[in-house]
Parts: sequence; C-alpha cells; structure tokens
Amino acid sequence: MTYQKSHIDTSGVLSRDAHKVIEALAPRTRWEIFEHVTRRAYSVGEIARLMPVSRPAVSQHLKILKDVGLVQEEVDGVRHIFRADPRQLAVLRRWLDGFWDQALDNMKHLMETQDD
Amino acid sequence: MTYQKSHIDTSGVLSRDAHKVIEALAPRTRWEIFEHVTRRAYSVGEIARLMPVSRPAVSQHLKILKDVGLVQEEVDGVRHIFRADPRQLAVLRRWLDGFWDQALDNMKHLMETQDD
DNA sequence: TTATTTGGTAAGTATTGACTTACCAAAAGA
DNA sequence: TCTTTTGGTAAGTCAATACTTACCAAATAA
Repeated sequence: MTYQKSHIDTSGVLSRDAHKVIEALAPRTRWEIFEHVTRRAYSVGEIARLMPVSRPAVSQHLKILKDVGLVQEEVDGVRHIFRADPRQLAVLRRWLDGFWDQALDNMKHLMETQDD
Repeated sequence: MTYQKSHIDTSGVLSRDAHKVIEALAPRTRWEIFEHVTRRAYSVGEIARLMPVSRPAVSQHLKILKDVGLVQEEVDGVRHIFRADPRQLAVLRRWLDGFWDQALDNMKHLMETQDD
C-alpha cells in the first residue's frame, strides 16, 4: 500500500474505462441495439428488421459495441451472431461503487438540506 | 402481480431514466465536470478555471446535469454552488442490477465459449 | 454453376450539439 | 453611487457522427 489516502481509482483507468462504456451506450439506437442483444443472441439482419434503421447502421453500431467489449461476436457461416457481454458492465458497476464513497459528504449535505 | 414472468422493468421507466443519465455523462467535458463536483462543491467559475473551456460552456453543462438530476444547485448570493447528487446514479445502479438477471444466459454461454 | 442470403465497408450527407463571443442582470464592495 | 464579481442566456459556428445508398465478398441453396 503505497498510496496516501485514496484506495479509490478516480481519474484513473477505471474512470476512463467506465466513460468509454458510457460513450458507447449514449446514442439511442445503439442503446436499443444493446438492449436487444441483452435479451438473447441476434444476427445483424434480425436486429435491423426490428428497428427503423438500415442494416449497415446496425452493423456499424455493433462494431462499436464490440470494440468497447460490450458485445461479443460469433460467426456461424454467413450469419454473425451477437450477444451482450456483461463483463464490461461490471466495469461500470465498479465505478459506481467507488463513487458512493467519494460522494458521501455531498450526499450527507443533500440529505440535510432537503429530504427526498 | 399482474405480470406474467418478468418482474424486471426492461424497456420501461428504469431503462429510459438510466439512458438519460448515460446521455448526460457521455460528453467528455461534462463527464469531467461531474467528477469535479463529486469530490466537493464548486462554483461555476471555479470549475471553469480548472478546465480548458469557457465559463458559459461550464454553465450550460451544469444546467444539463441538473436537469437530469445528477447535480444540485445552491444559490449563495451571486455564487451558484453545485454538488453531485448520487441519487440519480442509484438509478443507473438499479438498471445494472436488473441487467445481470436478464443477461445470465448470455453470460453462461460466454463463460463456456472462452474463459477469461 | 448460378442465384440468394448475409453482412461488412466506403463514401457522402445532414443533423446534432459542444463550443465560442457578446450581452445583460444581480449581488457585493469601493 | 459606481465598479467589480459572478453567472445565466442568446446567437452563431464548427466539428463529430449517426445515417443513407452503393458496392463487394463469402457462404449456402438451387
């Protein structure tokens, strides 16, 4: 333990990784694609047929989701099957957990000022 | 209990709220502003002096963060003090929690396919 | 082999939105 | 009172990016 006080990795790797996840999920259609892929495995065309966007758009979004590790691809012949990978979401959760410690003082203040 | 199977609120209010939070945190400077405000309470000018953006930009970002409930404002004379409100982050956490249940099947499949 | 399904990639467009400067208002200090 | 500090708002600009269509390649079906 070389660190002085904080055992929390603010402004560090965790924060950057968490932000990458958030950036990837921000556009609405990408968010919806991710929600679909969370429920079950889908091919690209299947998702495109469920949504009001073109197949290339879906393909591009899935590539981005895959790049940040939110989604995993399995090639089965010509069909490319995508499913959600919850492990990157765990990064987001760890970031949130670390946050509560940091934000305790503020929270206390908010609770005093106005309840609910 | 009128629902058939899912006690989880997918595609519902929770998902929409969680997405709003994510949209608000996606731009990098807004993310950094939020991180500052998490550590302690700041006035608008203080934050602007810490960052390579103008004061109006900071003000606009804080307005958005306030609109989604991520930040709370306290007016003290001419100074407007902002601090993080962790309660909206709790929404994000609840969404994540609900997610794990949904994603269990995928996760199992991923674990079988490749152990990390 | 030829046709069909599937999907990634390129290129171009158009819209969103993050930023700037300019301005105004209100509170505090001289 | 006049000046200074503080910050919200308006308007305009510019860059990022989410879309489209067109094209091509690979695998399956006929």
